[in-house]
Amino acid sequence: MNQPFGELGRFAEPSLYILVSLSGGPKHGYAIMTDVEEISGSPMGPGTLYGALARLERRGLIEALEPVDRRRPYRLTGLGATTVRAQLDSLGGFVRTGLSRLGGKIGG
Amino acid sequence: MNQPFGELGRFAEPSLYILVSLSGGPKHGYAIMTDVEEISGSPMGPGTLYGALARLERRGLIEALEPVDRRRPYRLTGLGATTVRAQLDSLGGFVRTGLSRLGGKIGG
DNA sequence: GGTGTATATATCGCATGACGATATATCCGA
DNA sequence: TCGGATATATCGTCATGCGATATATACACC
Repeated sequence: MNQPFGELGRFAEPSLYILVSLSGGPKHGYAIMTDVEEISGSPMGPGTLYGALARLERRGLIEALEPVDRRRPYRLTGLGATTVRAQLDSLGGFVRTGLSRLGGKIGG
Repeated sequence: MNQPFGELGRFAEPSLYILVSLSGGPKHGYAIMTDVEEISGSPMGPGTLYGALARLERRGLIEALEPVDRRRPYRLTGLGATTVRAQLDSLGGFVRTGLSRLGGKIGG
């Protein structure tokens, strides 16, 4: 198992949310915000979003597309897709490990 | 789905690693360090470990046990066990969502 | 026409946490 | 006794999360 978040920077929860959000296809910022809130349950404000978006783009994991109207869509790069898949696979293994360690102890 | 990391503080990767490590039974700091490196693939230094440990204890998710020799073991509290299970379940759902969005695109 | 809300992007600033570096001490094998 | 593994603790830096805030357009409702 290799580092679940390692390639995404120091803290990577918002980054991974964004990457997963873009895994369904290109989206612009505001759409990512609402989508992430849906899939993660926690709202992501513009401060978090645009900061993470800039970092992700700088690192080549996502790329900006031609603006349409006021919308500035982003899409995963090949590297981004590879990365999110690896992260998710690794994270899945981690989750299984954790759950199996918790074992039969139902109800904590 | 509720917030995967929300209850663990702002950034929660090290915290979740520690919680999962302790899910297998009580461990002292150094053992957690080596265990986390094994299950996550990324080494966790003492700076990260003891800071997170202190926060986790302050928040009642883990508790210190009687020191044995030089070792200061910690164990999950009931709240900690409930929390890690919830986090893991939520994270598992998130991983499935992400993987399904990535869809058939095998090889990224 | 005016008011309010949703859509949409951008930036600032603070608090906090991640993490490497560093210090200290014990134990054990060569 | 030298070095490495075990074990804990603390400091300082700095990236990041995230709320607050600003700005602008579009649209519905009265």
